[in-house]
Formats: sequence, C-alpha cells, structure tokens
Amino acid sequence: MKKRITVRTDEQAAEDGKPRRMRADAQRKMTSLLQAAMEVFAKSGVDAPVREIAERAGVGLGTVYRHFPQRSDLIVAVFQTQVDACADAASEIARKYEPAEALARWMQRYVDFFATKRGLAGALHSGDPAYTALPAYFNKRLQPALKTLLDAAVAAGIVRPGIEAGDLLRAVGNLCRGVHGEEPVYARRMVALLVDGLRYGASTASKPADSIH
Amino acid sequence: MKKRITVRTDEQAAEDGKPRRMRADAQRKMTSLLQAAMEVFAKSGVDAPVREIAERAGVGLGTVYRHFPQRSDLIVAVFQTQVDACADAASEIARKYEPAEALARWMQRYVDFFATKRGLAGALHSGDPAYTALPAYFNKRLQPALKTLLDAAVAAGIVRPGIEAGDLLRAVGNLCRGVHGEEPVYARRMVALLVDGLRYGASTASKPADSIH
DNA sequence: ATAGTAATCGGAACGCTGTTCCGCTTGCAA
DNA sequence: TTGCAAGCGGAACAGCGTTCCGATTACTAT
Repeated sequence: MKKRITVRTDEQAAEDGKPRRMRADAQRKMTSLLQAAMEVFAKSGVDAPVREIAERAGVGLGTVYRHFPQRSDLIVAVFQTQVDACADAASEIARKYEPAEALARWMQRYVDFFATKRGLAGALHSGDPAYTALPAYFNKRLQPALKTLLDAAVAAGIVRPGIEAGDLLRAVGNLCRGVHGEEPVYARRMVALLVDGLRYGASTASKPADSIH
Repeated sequence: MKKRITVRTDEQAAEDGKPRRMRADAQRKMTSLLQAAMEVFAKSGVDAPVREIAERAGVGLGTVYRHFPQRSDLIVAVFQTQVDACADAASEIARKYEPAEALARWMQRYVDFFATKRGLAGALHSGDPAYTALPAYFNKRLQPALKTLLDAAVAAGIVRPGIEAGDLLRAVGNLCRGVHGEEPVYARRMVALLVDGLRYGASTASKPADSIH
C-alpha cells in the first residue's frame, strides 16, 4: 500500500499569500459568474435574486456561495471590478486622445458606470457593514485616475487649476442620482457655518450638556 | 322577512372624504400597532419583521395588513406621526423658553428624532416609489416649524439673518448620518456647534459665494 | 495512461421573510 | 336581542438568502 496519501502539494502554497492555485473550472465559473452578475445588476438592480444570476451564468447555487459566501460579497466584487475597469480606462484614454478630449471622454465613461448602479445607493445607506468599505475603495481608485487627466488638462492650459478630483467625482455622482442641483453651494455654506461655530465667543459647543436638561 | 338588507349607513359617508367611521376596536388596534411599530423600529431599525411588530402590539398578522396593506405603509405612517410630533413640539418649546434656548432645544429634539431612524436612509435611497413622497412631507412640516423659531431668534437679535430653515434641517440630517442610537452624544455636540455658528459675530456664512472662486 | 484524491459542483432543503386568504368573532344599528 | 358587515387571527403561500451533502471532475503522482 503506497502510503504517501495526498502529499499536500503545497510547494507554491506557502510562498505567496494565496494558499493554492485555483482549479481551472473554478476560475472559469467564477468569471462567468461575475459577468452574469454584472448584467443582471444592470438590468434589475442590485436587489435581483441570486438564483437569477446563477441561472444566467449556467451555474448552481452552491457554486455561487462557494465563491461568494454572502450575497453582498458578489455585489462588492462586481462593484470593485467595474471601478477598476473605469479607473484603468483613464490611462488608455489619456494615451489615445488630447487632454481636453480625454477628460470629456472619461467623464462620459464614468457616467456610464454610474448608470448601471441602480439600487446600490440604497445598499450603501442601509448601514450594512458589508458595504462600509466601498466608498473608500471608490475614491482610492477613481480619484487618482481623474486627477491625472485633470492635471494634464490644467498643464495644457485648457482647464483652470484648483479643481479637486474628489469634488468632481461627487458632483457627477450627485448629478446622476437626482435633481439636487444646488448641492455644492449648500454644502459650502453649511460647512462655513460649522467653522464659525468654532470661533471665540460661543460657549454652547464646548459644554453641550449645559443647554440640555 | 325584513328586506332592507344593510341599508348602507352612508348618511355621514358621502359628506366628507372618509367613507365611514372606524369601528372602536379597529381604532384601538390601529393606535397600538403604530405605537408598537415605533418602538420596534427604534430598537431594531425599519427592517424589523412585521411579525415582531404584530406580536408586540398583541395583534394578528391579518390585522396589520388590514390597516397597512404594505409593509412600507406602516413605515410611512410611523414616520409621519413622528414628524408631526416633532413639528408640533416647536410651538410648545417656543412658549416655554426664550428664543435662543428654544432654538437650541428644538434642534436637540430634532436630533433625537433622527436617532430613532436607523435604516430609513437606506429605504429612502432604495428607489422604492412608496417612499418618494416622504422627504416632501418632511420639509413641509418641519421647515415652517423651524422657521418660526429661527425668525424669533433673529428678531431677538441673537441669531444672524439670512439662514434658510431648509438648509439647517438638511445640515443636521447630514451631521447625524451614521450616528444612530448608540452614541447620540456626538450628534448633539456637533449640532450644538452648528447652532452656535448661527450667532452674530461671524460673517463667512452669510456671504459664502465670496469665499468660493 | 491511469487511478486516487481533494477541490468543486449542483440543487434539494431549511429558515425567515412579506403577503394573501378565509373561517371565526364582534361591535353596532335596528 | 338580533343580524350582519367590519374586523380579526393565524395558517398557508411564494420567494428570498443561505446551508448542506452526495455526485462530479480537474489535477497529480505513479
């Protein structure tokens, strides 16, 4: 009886972080799952049933939950994939077009990305801790991408300086969400108010308990 | 056989909008339902199961759905009830305290109202048409209430003029975001800061456009 | 090539939702 | 007191996310 039983092929396992290479079919199912989820989310929103995604991907339910233990993990994965794609598109667009055109095109690309996010806003505001890290990732990837385009446009003398990439991203996001057009003015005014509250002469803030009870 | 069969006691029916007076027990169950829902929502958020509310109210599931055909109807009813209570509190507070103190106290009252709204933000951003009318009602009731307090404080020479009640409400809402329930102290402190910012002596807020661009 | 093994798969099954349905109960007007 | 429609309760239904486990399959050592 050959007794080496499963010699634990961990040769390349302990090297990097990944415990072991993924089986070929698993890899295939995973990508087709992500693709299907992307399409379904775009069509029916992020509240679409997991079964619908599994069926579209030609995959069993168990497979879905093997790769994405929670429904939210699938949503997060799709979101990150699309954010990455959008961020990566910036450098390619910058290579193909002049600064002004590149900026305009990427913004269009960004809007398209937002257009497929039906229902995600609700999930983000739901308080579910599974999504709390998403906005940070969002900024981390998209802000530098836009900043390079913006800097190039400024350097070319086409766009005025002093525009923050993050502000621009938020502005576009708000424009895509609803009709709250006066958003930036409102925010600036209220923050100015808050800063005024820090000035000398006000006492309530430092001892809030005094004005209550 | 007396054949008047249900003479349709609609005497007082066609007069007003209501088709007929509600039966006494129905009225009782309805209010106890609203009360229970308020408590459960405050404790577990608006995603709490309907069964839990029914049980707490000592009522069957059928009764819940008789009064509130959809789960969202119950949420909306509770929300409106609390908004009404908060708005009505303004006049009472204004009667008891001087303008500055009244303004501060009502703002804290408003913060407390917000603190029991765990999960509502998610529902509002979910895109569900059942909630689209809520923000409008929100402003319709709260804005005038705050405006009277604000006007009184301005008339008393304590608060600078030019502050919009709607802006303040939104600002406080944003300050309270994510602070639900466990630590309202932070929210109270920040709102106290904001209220201090309303006082005379600072100029940034009144002409925000100058400090931009 | 082949066989053995572990990784992977598929989908039935479970528990928990919102909502519907219907036989029973009850307030109220006659 | 009586008749009946308004009201009630909770079993039942449909659909969801998630778990579980026997069957399948890609890899590896021989």
